[in-house]
Amino acid sequence: MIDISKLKTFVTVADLGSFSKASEILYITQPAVTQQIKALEKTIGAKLFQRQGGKMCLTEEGKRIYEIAKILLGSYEGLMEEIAKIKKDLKDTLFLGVSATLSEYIVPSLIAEFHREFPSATVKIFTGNSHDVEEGLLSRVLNLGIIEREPSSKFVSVPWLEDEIIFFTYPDNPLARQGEVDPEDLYSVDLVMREMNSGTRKIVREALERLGIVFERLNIKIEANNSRTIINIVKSGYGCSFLSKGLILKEVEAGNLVPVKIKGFNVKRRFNIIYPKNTNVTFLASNFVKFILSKTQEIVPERV
Amino acid sequence: MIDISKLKTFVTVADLGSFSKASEILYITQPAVTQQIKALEKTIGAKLFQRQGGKMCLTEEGKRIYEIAKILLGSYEGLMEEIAKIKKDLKDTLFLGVSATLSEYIVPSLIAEFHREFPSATVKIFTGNSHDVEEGLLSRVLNLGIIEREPSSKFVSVPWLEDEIIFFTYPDNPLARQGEVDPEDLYSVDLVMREMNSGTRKIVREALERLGIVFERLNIKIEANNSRTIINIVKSGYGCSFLSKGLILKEVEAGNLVPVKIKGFNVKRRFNIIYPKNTNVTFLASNFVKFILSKTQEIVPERV
DNA sequence: AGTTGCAATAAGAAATCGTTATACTATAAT
DNA sequence: ATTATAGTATAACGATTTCTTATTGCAACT
Repeated sequence: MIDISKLKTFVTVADLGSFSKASEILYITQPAVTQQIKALEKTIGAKLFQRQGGKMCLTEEGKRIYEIAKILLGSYEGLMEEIAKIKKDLKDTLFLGVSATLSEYIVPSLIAEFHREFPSATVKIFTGNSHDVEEGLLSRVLNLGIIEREPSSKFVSVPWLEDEIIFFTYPDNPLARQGEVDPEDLYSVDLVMREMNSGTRKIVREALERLGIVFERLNIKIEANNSRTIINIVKSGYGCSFLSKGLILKEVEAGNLVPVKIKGFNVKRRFNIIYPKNTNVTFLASNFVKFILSKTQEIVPERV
Repeated sequence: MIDISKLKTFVTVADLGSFSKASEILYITQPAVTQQIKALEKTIGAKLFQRQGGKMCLTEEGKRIYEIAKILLGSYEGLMEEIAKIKKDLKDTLFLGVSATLSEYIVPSLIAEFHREFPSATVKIFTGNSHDVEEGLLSRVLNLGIIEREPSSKFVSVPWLEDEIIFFTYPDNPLARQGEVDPEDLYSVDLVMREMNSGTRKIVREALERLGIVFERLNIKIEANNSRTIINIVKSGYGCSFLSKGLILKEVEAGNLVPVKIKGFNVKRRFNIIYPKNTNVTFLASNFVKFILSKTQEIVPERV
């Protein structure tokens, strides 16, 4: 097989007119050069060099090969440069995996701000459930993940924000004025919920069942897989829903939504920043962690 | 090390969207494909493929590598084509090594005629002494040789023309009219001779010394390493010389030179067509041998 | 849920390649 | 001419690489 390194050797010998000088430049021994040239000559079927007054000169056939070999080595150089560029790009890119809930608040603004402090850096966000994020980290597609639960034992976990899921409705809803309701009151309201496989829906269901609610008896009129869709529905004056406190914070402050306390309903979970054990976290990733830990002290209040 | 075969595998996988299909085309097993791609990904530092609905698709980085890899493989294709051309050229080329004497008569016209019968063939003549020719044959630089003596045991030898070295002078020289001279008469004539290392000179000297002549006492006035030069000198009316019968044949017929018999002087040698043992003589070479054996029956008379 | 197709992994065998040691060959120098 | 010297070729061994076979793992489709 004709090898790039053999061609490199060949061109070097041709340029220097000497096997031994070429061996020095290529950091191999002289017999290795001889072998490589011999291998080339065998596959080509012609002598490539001939002695000419102490120098090794190209034969007629050697000259023909030389021209093309140089072109090929040029392409090879280009390839190596491109690889170097890719490595540099990847070094400056943070591949961040986050759960659906997070990708819609806090994180986008944090990334925008982070990018202002590290202009050369690029952050790519991949949204998926906790399992997807863990897979991405293990296969090295992702550098850093933020998930809604404790990760498996393969990961290092840094606790981040505490998230609370709260019940809310639109301001004109009668419930909004009550301020606090009994769990049983839920049977008589129209609900908008996250879709079946959602982590948020799962945790809400478990919490309600602990309070004696039969989930199937609730009036779930609308399902959506997008938090923003749910917010817009309720905002426009329809039903009630459960979502992360953070997701509706702005709307509550603007007076578009009203949180309603359900007696005994208390669902908190903590987001965890994770990365694989036994792996050096990249420079950029560690900076990102430091950055968001410092920033979220201020912008995320501990209570609504 | 990035290998051409790895790049070929990479491009094939990218084109087919499948590791196993690529393995079939490349005549390797599927795990080998996996390993090669993995090796590439390791040196590049990025994943090159990602699953996408059953197909293996290029990642962003994979696409960047793909473009350059195709260029490089293009150069490689060009290289292989050039090699194929070289092989074809060499197949159609007869590298013929001949001794100096032969390169000046018979052989040139034979080659011209041979070329008329085999138009696609090229004959390259290398002139040198018998030893050079043997070296060239052993190092595979030459396909066929014609030398003035029996070759070493490493060669197969086909007897060809019988060559006779004769003494001659210009028509107006007194010797020319005598027709036959005694060896001792040579002491009193001006001689033009081939140079010191010449095989012709060596054989002439040996023959004369067998006849009792002291070579150093001869009046060698002019030396030349070229037979044509010697012929021209004598033709122009100066001295006498020794050369192959064939070399002066035309001049004798034209009346420009006259052979002179020296009593007891009889130097004959046979040219031998040789090629290395244990080697298949090329198709072209065997044709050339057949050709010249058939032709030289006619054009070379057995006597002057 | 079971089947099927494809990729990943593991381990052993074969081939490749580079090294050391040594022999050979030309050119240069005495 | 003979010897030195520089440079290339050859041989054998060891290390690495790169296949292959056998098997597992995963995901899509019925």
